[in-house]
Amino acid sequence: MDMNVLSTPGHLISLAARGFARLSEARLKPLGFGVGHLPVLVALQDGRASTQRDLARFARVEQPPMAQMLARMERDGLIRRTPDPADGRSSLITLTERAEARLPDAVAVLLQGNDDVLRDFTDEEAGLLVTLLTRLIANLDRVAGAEASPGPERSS
Amino acid sequence: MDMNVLSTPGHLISLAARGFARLSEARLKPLGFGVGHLPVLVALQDGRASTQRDLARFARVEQPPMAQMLARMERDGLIRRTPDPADGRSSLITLTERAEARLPDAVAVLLQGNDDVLRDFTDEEAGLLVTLLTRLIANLDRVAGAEASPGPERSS
DNA sequence: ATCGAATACATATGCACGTATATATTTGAG
DNA sequence: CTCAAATATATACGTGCATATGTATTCGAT
Repeated sequence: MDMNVLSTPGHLISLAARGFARLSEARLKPLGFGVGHLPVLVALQDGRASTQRDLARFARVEQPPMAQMLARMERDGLIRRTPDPADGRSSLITLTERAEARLPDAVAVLLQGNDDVLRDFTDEEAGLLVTLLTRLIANLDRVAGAEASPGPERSS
Repeated sequence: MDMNVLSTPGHLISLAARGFARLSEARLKPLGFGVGHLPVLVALQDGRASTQRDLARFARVEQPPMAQMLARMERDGLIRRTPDPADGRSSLITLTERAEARLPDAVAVLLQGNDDVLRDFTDEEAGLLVTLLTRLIANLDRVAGAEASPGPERSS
């Protein structure tokens, strides 16, 4: 009975993430958005980021994936880039009116999706899930950071 | 304060999944495996599947991604395909000795990763997380199934 | 003021996943 | 027995993510 590895939180989280992504993707498509767009859209609208670098950090993805996503979003008329007058290497990114207009619907769709999937969860259970996930993510960051560092120098 | 959408279980699960995948990928690479290989490896070793179709179902991915992964795994010497004598369309897939020999280490690495990330979780908390995730995945399946169906015919 | 280091971004490559579609074999209704 | 439907796999294409690497601009120490 080696169902062990496939019952770990790690694998279950992967399954849940793919399921969530598929559902959200399907529901966002009519609005012209993809799931991955949301952190970018939110960050831009809230003024929490306006350069590619900041958006990548905010969305917690590497720079090249963010560059590609921004290229697609620009192509699809969701964002605009204007050269940064203060830094020739950088562009300032803004939402188009279309994107801004439809963002509230996208947010609503995602919140509804969460409700649908957590329908039989009590408020306590939902809150607990969020708490546990948040702690788990913090631990992941910690472990990843330690992994990247030179190492604990365990030898004498 | 629109940190709403990005604090939902859906988004947190996505973050957790990417973090877990990155960690596991890094640790499995020295063994010659990728995270996505595990369901395939486990299913093959346990005799729970031996055709591409069954492996796709077991791993809960679509057929084309599974076909591609099997092609890479064959290329990398993890699996072998032999024509199914009983069905000319199908191939029977088996683990190579190399893959079978290293699978226990891979499983150990993943279990260790889960331990590392859940280090400060009590057994109750870890169990609760698994329970909540399992329920959430079941709900996702339900919602996705309903989505695919003709629809509840809510109009008169 | 200049030149090397740091920084912002772009590009190339690979894996994993999805949808849409093609091809080949098997199956079953007649 | 034959041919259409079902089935198993393959292929093409788009997205998201990663690493590795190149290019251009800015910064900072001399």
